[in-house]
Amino acid sequence: MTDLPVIECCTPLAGATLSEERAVEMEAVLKALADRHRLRIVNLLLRASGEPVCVCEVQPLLGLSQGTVSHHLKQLLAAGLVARETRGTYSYFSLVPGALDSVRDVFE
Amino acid sequence: MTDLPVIECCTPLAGATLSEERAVEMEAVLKALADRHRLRIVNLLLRASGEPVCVCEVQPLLGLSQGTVSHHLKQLLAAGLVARETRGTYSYFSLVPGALDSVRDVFE
DNA sequence: CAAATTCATTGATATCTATCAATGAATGGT
DNA sequence: ACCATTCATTGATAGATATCAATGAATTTG
Repeated sequence: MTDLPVIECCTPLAGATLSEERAVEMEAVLKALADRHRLRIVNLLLRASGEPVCVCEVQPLLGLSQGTVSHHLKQLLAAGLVARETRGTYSYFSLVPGALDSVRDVFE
Repeated sequence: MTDLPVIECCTPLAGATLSEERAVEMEAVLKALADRHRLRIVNLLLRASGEPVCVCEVQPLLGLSQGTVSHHLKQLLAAGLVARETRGTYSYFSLVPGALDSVRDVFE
């Protein structure tokens, strides 16, 4: 799985004709967000105000197996929406600043 | 397939804990948007400034079979993002006013 | 060093999704 | 009345996705 770059600022969807490449980029980010569990992860990270959140805190929130939680985090990571940081045996995730803004701006 | 209501205004994702129901609602709308072809349809409708657009205009844009185009339009319809209107043998689609706004506001 | 903890990855499986070809329904034209 | 056009729906199929259990890798603790 290749990491996607954070979408550069910010051609609104209403502007000109949507290019194929841009459509594919947007599809990737929106697909990462279009899942109830990943939305709850993003919500948790937003509520943490940018502070890294431990995976061990994510798992009880979702009530899924550990492997599945890891899978969802990987999706968000690959979409460039979150960042991972390791501290000892623990992993911490945080929102990539501006990543959600670029999603929002698309719908201006 | 049951039509979803347009999302009522507009609890931002950053506010409180995301409820299960709200997560499911957002998932449905985002899944409808998380497709390159449907994004291009939405882009076309946005560029039409709310005016209804004929299906016969959508199909050459996407370069997919007629049945597949109909399938994608049905997804957007079910998500409450677009409206359908029939004129003779032609069908016209338009954006539901405010539907995209509610998506955008979620990421404030 | 051994055991326990945390998390990622792999393998397997079930479900969902996109796609096309074919068919059906409704309308307009001749 | 018949044919052509437009679009929706159905059926079939290939590909993607979510999920869990099991395994593996890295780290901390005893």
